[in-house]
Amino acid sequence: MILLDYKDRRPIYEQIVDKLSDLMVRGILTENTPLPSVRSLAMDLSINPNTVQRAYLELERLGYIYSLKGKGSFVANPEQIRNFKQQSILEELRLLTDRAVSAGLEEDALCSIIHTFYHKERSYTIHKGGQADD
Amino acid sequence: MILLDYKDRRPIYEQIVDKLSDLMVRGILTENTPLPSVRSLAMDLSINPNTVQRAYLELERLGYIYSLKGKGSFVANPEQIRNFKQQSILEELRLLTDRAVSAGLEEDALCSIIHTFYHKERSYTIHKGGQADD
Amino acid sequence: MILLDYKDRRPIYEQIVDKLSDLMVRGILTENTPLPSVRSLAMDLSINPNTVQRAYLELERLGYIYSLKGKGSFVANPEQIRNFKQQSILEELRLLTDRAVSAGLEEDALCSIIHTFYHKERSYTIHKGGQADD
Amino acid sequence: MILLDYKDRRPIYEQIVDKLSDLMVRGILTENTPLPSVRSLAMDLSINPNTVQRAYLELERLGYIYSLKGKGSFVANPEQIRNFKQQSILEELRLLTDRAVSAGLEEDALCSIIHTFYHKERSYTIHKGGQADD
DNA sequence: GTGGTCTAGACCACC
DNA sequence: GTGGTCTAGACCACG
Repeated sequence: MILLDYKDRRPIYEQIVDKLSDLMVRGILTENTPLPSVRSLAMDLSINPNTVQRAYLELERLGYIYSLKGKGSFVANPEQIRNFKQQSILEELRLLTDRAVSAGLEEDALCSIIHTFYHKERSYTIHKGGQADD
Repeated sequence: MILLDYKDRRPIYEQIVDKLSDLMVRGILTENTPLPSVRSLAMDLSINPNTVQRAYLELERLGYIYSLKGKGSFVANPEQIRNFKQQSILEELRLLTDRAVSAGLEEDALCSIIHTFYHKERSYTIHKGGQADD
Repeated sequence: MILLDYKDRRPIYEQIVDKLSDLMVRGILTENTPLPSVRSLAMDLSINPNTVQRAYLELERLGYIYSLKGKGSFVANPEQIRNFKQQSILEELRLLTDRAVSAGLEEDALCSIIHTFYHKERSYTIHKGGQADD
Repeated sequence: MILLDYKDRRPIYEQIVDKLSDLMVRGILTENTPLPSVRSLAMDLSINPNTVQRAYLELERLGYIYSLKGKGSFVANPEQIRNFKQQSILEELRLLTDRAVSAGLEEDALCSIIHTFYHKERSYTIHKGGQADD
């Protein structure tokens, strides 16, 4: 379900946050779906439960999940998550474009990369049918 | 020449690397130009010489400068630097576009951001001869 | 009779305590009224009997109900309950006012909030005879 | 500087957050004042550095402080902190008033408590002269 | 020295 | 069983 990259400079808990929120945005984890328990995910990933706990804490802080003592952690409203993620991606794009301008890149170079990407990926984005079965 | 932002979360040495490589790419620091000595730059910025040293090491590792013992550090080939920077920016754009696709963003949303940015910024990029005040 | 909010961060048993003591203070549950049995309330709310048991224990500890072995649990003196609740609310208000002073809030700001609240709510507090639907 | 209450049900890190943010709002800790280091505060309070770390993390998340690797943690803009705190206090007052109405308390009872409090405390609130010496 | 991350293992509250 | 908090101690990056 999740693959950690130990060569990645980002902390593990952050990778977990990204991976899980990605699954929510992609529609693989739907509203109110229970997440794996802190302990079981820690076992699966061979990491310390505290690290998973921290990732879940962050996800809850972001409003992506909600946790109930003694019950477990569950996916919150994916709609909000998507909106939030889109905004932050657009913000990152602004920063990146700024650097691109400084580096002397042309507008076309950037857009053409985006264009090819969208045409390469569109085949995958069809999977919009749906399971919600828990 | 360089203004540090102490509230920036990135380490100081990284800010120096970015600022200096930016000056090279913009053509303000040209090939074989001597960089300020580690000590003098540290004095200028009121920071620890170790920090400047680390920035220079990083710049050398990236191939942006070359150091001659007892002589100092000098700007390497700006052409290469520009290419290198452009490639890494394009690579980042690919990763970002991937995430944008996942988040359900449309191609137009991305390109329009880039478009507005280029039209907002172009006025600045013309006077490529000038100032060095950062 | 009681609606649980599973997204509420407070534990279930505490919600039950609050809801039930509220009904007593409002005069809907009068002195010596028998409460539903632990089992039946647990069934009604689709929760674990342990949780209901804990709520009843808490209510007894507070002196809001009294339990007779083999007979069930009954509402204690609502007058006392009301007094108790009022005192604890006033105590909380003192603590809150203390913090308000520290935060530089003016007396008027606080009182005006209370004022609007009372004028917004008074319409509801009149029909003190009625419904039991919570 | 800070006294922990181990009988308090709230976690220690939360008490630290409250105590420190209080000192900021009261004007005792002014903008850019360095906070005690994670380790030293942990020593002072005889608690684990991780617990202090968590409190600082929370304070940073709230925008009350900013932390610099290798430098320390510093007080952010107290103005913002005050506004934020005031809003949350007013929100708590709304919730409390709601409960007061349910418990049959009169508007006057609440306001008179606030009134006495403000007249008891006003003698203290004069200390607005102010050192900024670090 | 500083803050940030992680592990290992414990205890609590809740269900 | 679950999540939440805390401790003890380690390592890293940064200045």
